[in-house]
Amino acid sequence: MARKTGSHAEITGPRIRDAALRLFARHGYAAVSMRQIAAEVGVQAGALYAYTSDKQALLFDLMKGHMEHLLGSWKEVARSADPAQQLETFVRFHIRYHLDRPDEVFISYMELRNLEPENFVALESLRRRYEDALQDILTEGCAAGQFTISDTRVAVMGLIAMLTGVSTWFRESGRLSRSDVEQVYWDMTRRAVGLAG
Amino acid sequence: MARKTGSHAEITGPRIRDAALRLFARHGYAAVSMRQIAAEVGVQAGALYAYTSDKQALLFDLMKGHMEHLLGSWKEVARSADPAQQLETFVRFHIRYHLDRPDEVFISYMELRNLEPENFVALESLRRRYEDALQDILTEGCAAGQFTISDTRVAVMGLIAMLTGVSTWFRESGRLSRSDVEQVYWDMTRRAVGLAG
DNA sequence: GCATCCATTGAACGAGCGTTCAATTCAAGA
DNA sequence: TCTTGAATTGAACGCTCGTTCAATGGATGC
Repeated sequence: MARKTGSHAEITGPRIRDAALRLFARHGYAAVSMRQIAAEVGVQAGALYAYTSDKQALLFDLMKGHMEHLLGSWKEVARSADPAQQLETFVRFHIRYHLDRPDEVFISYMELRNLEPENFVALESLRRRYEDALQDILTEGCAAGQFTISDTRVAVMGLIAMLTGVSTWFRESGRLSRSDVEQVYWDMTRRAVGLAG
Repeated sequence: MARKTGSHAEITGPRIRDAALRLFARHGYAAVSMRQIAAEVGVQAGALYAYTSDKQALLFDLMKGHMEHLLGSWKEVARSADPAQQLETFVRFHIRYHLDRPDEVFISYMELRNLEPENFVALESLRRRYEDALQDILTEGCAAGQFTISDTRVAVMGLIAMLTGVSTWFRESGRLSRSDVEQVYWDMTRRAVGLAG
């Protein structure tokens, strides 16, 4: 447990998580040692265990925190009744969110196999809830006759993969701005679901 | 170097590569030891060094071999002159190839960060050649007035991410057959590039 | 039957791993 | 000023890591 009284180390916990996030994203969970994380924070390795039970918990907390924050953020943004508008909101939200948090995104789909079985199950269930948010939009749009989709489940997987991929190539200094990128992906998405436009 | 004369171990080299491929795909490069690979083959760890210079070379050879085989296979298949037909061929080829070789595909985009810098550069250049094959099709289709694409480079990245994603969820025993999946992805692709159909 | 050869073994190397814990340190409360 | 208590250290634990190499052993060619 972390200390409860005020002190010079009040923010050590978050600093450990930040360092672990950055290092896991850069080198991979298995390739990063507790000593490297500690060095990044400026403490000895043993001190980490006052803030986390073990290395696995550090990874799981990061991934779980990311997915819960993603789901929470989406709930705050989703409000339109029109499926087409909902879909555009989803696409722009997803891209913005993923470009803002490249490290969290990266570890959350690269390090799934390093989760212990029960942690993996928990993470998959959170991911499934996010996929279902998109699936509901697509299903509703099809029912309203606005979308033409041969298989909504495959469309969900295809669209999420397409949109998530943006973080593998986008560079802030590149040819396109964030809003350019949002627009291009929205154009492709709109057409992929057969939305007239 | 491997032995040159005939012997009971003629096929040890390939067996090492197979074991390494399977283990790297399942647990990740950093999490797999040379001793585990050796055990899978049925030899001691030291014996591996008669067939590979070190662990890194084992990874790089697998990834390079995969990309070269992918490029070679595409060259064999690509022959149509019509951009729309070329695109359909590409989509179906990509999905089929990726479903046939899940392990190779998996390590080739999961283990990039575990490559030493010069190996990484070599791999990226092979990947770029594959992306360019698709980009040429899209550019040609736009020039011919068959496709409507606001940014072909983004379209390439988006489409490849979408198509590659199939290997993360497809199960042989699932609801859809391979050719069902090909068809659904081709439908989405066709519409995403604005191809009338 | 003997000499050759080379794939393979098995021990060893130094290093680093995750984790534990008694000892230390030092600010805060009395 | 002294006591308290928790944050942190630093050494130590038993292991596993990638890699090397002298010794081995079993088939091959003479």
